[in-house]
Amino acid sequence: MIDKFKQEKLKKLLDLGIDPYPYSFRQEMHAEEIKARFDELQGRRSSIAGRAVSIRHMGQLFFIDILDASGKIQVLASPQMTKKESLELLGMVDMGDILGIEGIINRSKRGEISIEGHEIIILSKSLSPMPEKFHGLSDTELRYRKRHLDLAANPEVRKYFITRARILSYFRRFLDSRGYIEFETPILQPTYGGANAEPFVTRYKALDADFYLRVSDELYLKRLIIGGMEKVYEVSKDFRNEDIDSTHNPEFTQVEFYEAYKDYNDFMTMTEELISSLVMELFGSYRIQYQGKELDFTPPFRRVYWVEEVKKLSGIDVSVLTDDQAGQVAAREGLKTSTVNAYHVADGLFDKYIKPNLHNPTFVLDFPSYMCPLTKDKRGNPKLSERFEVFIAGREEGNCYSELTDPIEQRRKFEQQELEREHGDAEAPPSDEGFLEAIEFGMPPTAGIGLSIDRLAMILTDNISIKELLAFPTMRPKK
RNA sequence: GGGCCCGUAGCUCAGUCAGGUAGAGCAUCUGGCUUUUAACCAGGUGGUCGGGGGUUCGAUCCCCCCCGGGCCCGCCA
Repeated sequence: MIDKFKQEKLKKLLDLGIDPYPYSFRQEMHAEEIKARFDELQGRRSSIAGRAVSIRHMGQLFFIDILDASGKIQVLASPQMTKKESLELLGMVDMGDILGIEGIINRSKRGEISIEGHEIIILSKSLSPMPEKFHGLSDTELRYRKRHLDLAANPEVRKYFITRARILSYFRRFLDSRGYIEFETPILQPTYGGANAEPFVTRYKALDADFYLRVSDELYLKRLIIGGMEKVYEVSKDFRNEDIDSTHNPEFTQVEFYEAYKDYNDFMTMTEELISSLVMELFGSYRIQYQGKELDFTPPFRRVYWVEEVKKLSGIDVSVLTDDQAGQVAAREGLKTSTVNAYHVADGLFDKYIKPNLHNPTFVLDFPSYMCPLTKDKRGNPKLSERFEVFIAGREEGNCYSELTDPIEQRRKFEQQELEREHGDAEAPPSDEGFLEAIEFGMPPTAGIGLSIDRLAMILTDNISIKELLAFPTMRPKK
């Protein structure tokens, strides 16, 4: 929305031959740097740039708060300290304009660290109004749809994204330092798999074929392992055609990593190390507050055995649950599931009996085999699979397998999933012949895991909505 | 997909219970002010009360439908 008074000031600037949208500015320092190093910088000349977020003036004396990437600093302007042209310019400056300031670092009479503005130039004339300066922007819909306003009006929101970036960068450093190679595998896939989820479908005209936005990058990373890369990872945007809620967005970010010659026990140790050292790096402690409760990341994390735990609490042995019994169990336990089969009912029992008791980081291990189409059977118990999920604050953060490497068994499991698809389970992925061919070539023993960056960022910024950690969360288009 | 709640000025919010032509603060405009910092003082501008329909002499308010958002439930990471 263009404000007519701001537009008039823009015209006035142009009439005076002042470029309201110049090309660059020498931004020597940032607000927080000046504040942190004030004792050595006082009296020095420097330059800053940023958005004017508050302008107070008393006659010919101006106080302008400039917000840059680091924070805010006050700029002073008056006929005594400021060039004539710059003072005249201030008559055409509004809150929201982006300014460049050169001047002397000093304190105001009231003691606030400030820049005595000598030369002030406009770097961008803003034409639309700033949100409220005291309450900020609080309408969640506006905050998510117009994140630029949110970031400008609510600078504390920036910390969430900075923490998110630090998490990702820590993951990369952790994996890189262990010899992992980062890959980028296809987002547009001719078939999809690696997770139980409905995909987004799109049409590729040039190839006259339907493509799918990946629900997972698992099967591609495994092909790299088969090719001999040994340690691979990807920061993967995945897409699932499902509902949006406070912990789900249709596009989300996982870091998946795979390492040859390891099993899920090795990865439990490594995951524990990765997450706990990340928390230590960010907070200087293993213990943090989340929603008013302490979360303790001190390793080792608690271990809970999936099937034993459900049996203990419900009396049901899910490892031998069949699709035929599923309906009966669902009815008795009051479970509503999208599809009534062993997979979904077992999942329902998990959510009912185990999930509520998971606050501190916990590994839940050894899932029923029929829930794990890409996983090796548990050594000594073929009803179970060597799979764990890691939970933090009751939310699933990651999912790890001793990867299935037997091509015959993999084909059998894919065929089983095809049957489930035919029986109406929309989330069961199709068989992937290309992957089967790859695994027939011989895949080394491998462990792999996917960890959710969005959710980890949520927990480590003490948020309860995933949208706060997505710069541009998926919103319904405005009509 | 189901339930509950919300949508009033650019922003933050009152008003709706009990129907009678809309208010505040900030922003903005005009004037004043040389140490303010939610600056202050004085005076202005600004609204199809989310959209459509209904009831009524009269609807921001009551009813219905639609749009958008939030929370909870179901499903999924």
